[in-house]
Amino acid sequence: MKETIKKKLEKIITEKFNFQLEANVLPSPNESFGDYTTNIAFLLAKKVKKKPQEIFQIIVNSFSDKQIKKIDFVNGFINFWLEEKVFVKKLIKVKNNQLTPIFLFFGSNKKIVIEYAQPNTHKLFHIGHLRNITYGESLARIFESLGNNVVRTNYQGDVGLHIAKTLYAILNNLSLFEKIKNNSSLNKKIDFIGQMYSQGNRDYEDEEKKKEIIKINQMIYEKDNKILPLWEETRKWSLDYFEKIYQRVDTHFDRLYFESEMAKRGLELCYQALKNKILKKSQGAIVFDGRPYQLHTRVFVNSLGYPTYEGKELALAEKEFSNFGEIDRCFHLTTPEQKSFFEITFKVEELLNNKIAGKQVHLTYEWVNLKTGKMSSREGNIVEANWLIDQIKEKILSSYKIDKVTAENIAIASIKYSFLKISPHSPIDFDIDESINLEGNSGPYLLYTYVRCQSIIKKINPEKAPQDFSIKWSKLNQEEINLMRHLFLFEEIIYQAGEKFAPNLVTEYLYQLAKKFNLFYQKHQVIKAESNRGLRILITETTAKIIKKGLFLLGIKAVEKM
RNA sequence: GCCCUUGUAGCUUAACGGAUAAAGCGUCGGCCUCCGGAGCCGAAGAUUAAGGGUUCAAUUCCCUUCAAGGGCACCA
Repeated sequence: MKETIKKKLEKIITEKFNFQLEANVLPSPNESFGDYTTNIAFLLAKKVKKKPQEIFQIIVNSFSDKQIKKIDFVNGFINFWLEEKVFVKKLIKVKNNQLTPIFLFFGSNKKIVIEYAQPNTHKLFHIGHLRNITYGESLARIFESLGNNVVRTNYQGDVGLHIAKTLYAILNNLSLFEKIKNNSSLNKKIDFIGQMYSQGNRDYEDEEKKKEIIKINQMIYEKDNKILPLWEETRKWSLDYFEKIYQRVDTHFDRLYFESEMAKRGLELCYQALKNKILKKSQGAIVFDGRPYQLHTRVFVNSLGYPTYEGKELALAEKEFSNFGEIDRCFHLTTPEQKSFFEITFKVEELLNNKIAGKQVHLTYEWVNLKTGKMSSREGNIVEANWLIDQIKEKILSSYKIDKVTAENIAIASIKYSFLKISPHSPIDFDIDESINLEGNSGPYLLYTYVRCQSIIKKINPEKAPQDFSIKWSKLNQEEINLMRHLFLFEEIIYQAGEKFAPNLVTEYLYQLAKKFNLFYQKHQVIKAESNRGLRILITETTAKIIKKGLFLLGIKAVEKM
C-alpha cells in the first residue's frame, strides 16, 4: 500500500510540477492523521515556489485510488485514509494464512550467510553470547520471512591461550580428570573445565609455568599427539554443552566452523596474498599495510610463522563464500571492538577475490556488562546462559501455577524479549531483576495476550461466526478501528526490521498490538458481542496469528496456556 | 595522541530529519456477579549531557566541550 501511494505521488509530482522527487510515505504517527502520511508538501514548496496548501490541492485533484477513502491536509502533512474494506481484506488474508511478504533481497541469488553465536570452547556460554544468539536467530528468521535463503553459521574458537592454560592445569590434575571423564555429568565436566581455566590463569602468573603453557599452546596448533587426545576430549565436552544450549534456545546451525580448521588454509592464503603484494613482510611478520586505505596495519602471520586471527579469517571467508553456492551477503555478528579487524580483513579478502567485494558485512551489537562491572571468567562473575534461564524459570514456577515445560518456554521468551526490545547498539548493564521483565512490556505479556485470544477462539466455532464484514468506521468503536489499522501494518514492520537489522521494531509493534488488544478486551465483549460479533472474532483470530508469527520472528515459541 | 560508539523522566529503554518526545519498572489513586488480573484506566515525573550551527522542521545531521565504553602490530 505504501509503495502504491508513493508511486502515484511521484508520478503526479513529475507531471504536475515537472519535478523529480522521492516521495516519503510513512504510516501515520497516530490515528488522527489517517493511515499514511507524506511530507512532500514541505519539500516541494520551496522547489516549485508554491504554498504547501496549493500543492496539496493539486495532489488531491490528481490522485485517485479506489483504496483511498479520503486525503486531508494537517499541519503541512498530507494524510491518506484507507477504505474500510482494505483492512477487512487484509484481516481475512491473515486469518487464512495468505499473507504475501514484501521481499527484501540483498542480491540476485537471495542467499545469505549469518554467522553468529561464536562462543569459544573451554569457556562458558554467557549472557553476552545469549544476546548474540538471540539477535542472530531473530535476524535469520526475519530475513527468511522476507524471502531469503539463510545459511546459519557459527565460528567457534577452539584454539588459543585460554585453552592451553586450561589443559596445562588439567595435566597437573590428571587423576581427577580421569574420574570426571568416566563418571560425571556434562554439567560437572563443564564446571571442572571452568575451575581448571581459573587455575591455569593463576599458573600463568608464574614465569616457569608460563613457558610451559606457551609450549602447550604450540602443541595444540601443531596437533601434537601428546596433547591431542586431551584437547579433543575436553573440546567435545564444550561442544556437547553448546549444542544443548542451542537446542534449549531454539537455534540450529547449518555449519559449525572452527578456528583449528582455518590455520593451514589461512596460511596458504596469506602467502598467496604476499605473492600478489597484497600483504608484505615487516619485522619478521607478514602484515597488511592499511595506510593507503586509511586503515591500520595488522599482522596476518606472526614472526613465528603462525597465522593470526586475521590470517585465519581469510580461510573462513573463503569457506563461507564457497560452501553453500553463490552468496549475496555474509553477516558477521560481534561486539564492536572487532570493527577495525573486520574492515581490514574485508579489504584483504576483496583484494584477493573481487567477487566478495561489498558482500561482507560486520553487524555489531553492544556488550552485556554486569551492574557490578565487567564480566570476567578469571573473577568467576560470569552470568552463564543455563544458570540465567534456570533462575528465571524458578522465579516463574514460584509465582504462577504452571507446568515446567511452559515455565521453560516463558523463561526463554522473557529473556529473548528483554534483549531484543533494546536496540543492538545500546550496551546493557545487566541486573537480573531489572533486565528480565515478566510484566509490562515483556515476553510474558505478549504470550499472555496470545493465550487470551486463543482462549476466546477455543470457546466458539469461528467457522460459524457471522461473516458479514461490509463495515463502516461509523459503526465501529475506537478500539476496533485502532486494532484493525495496527494489524494492517505488520508486513511493513517486518520489512523495516530487516532493512535496519532491528528486531526491536518487531517487539515494539507487537507490544503496541497487545496493548491495543487488551484495551479492546477490557472494554468490549467478543463471544457475547451484541454488535460486530463476526468482526470482533476475526480481529481476535488475526491478533493471535500475528502475535504468534511476530514472536516466531523473534525466535520465541508461543505457549497455549500459562 | 588519533579513530569509532554512546549520553533521553528516579531507574531501564523507544522514537526513516517531521505533528503533543513514547513506554516499562518504581511511586500514588481507581477497576474482577462479566470471554484468563502475568490484565485495564488515571495521576505525578523530561531544558533529549552542555553550547553553537544547518533546516519550514533537530533526540536524529554538522562543529565544539564534557562524561562513559571500545579500538589503534605479532591475543582472539
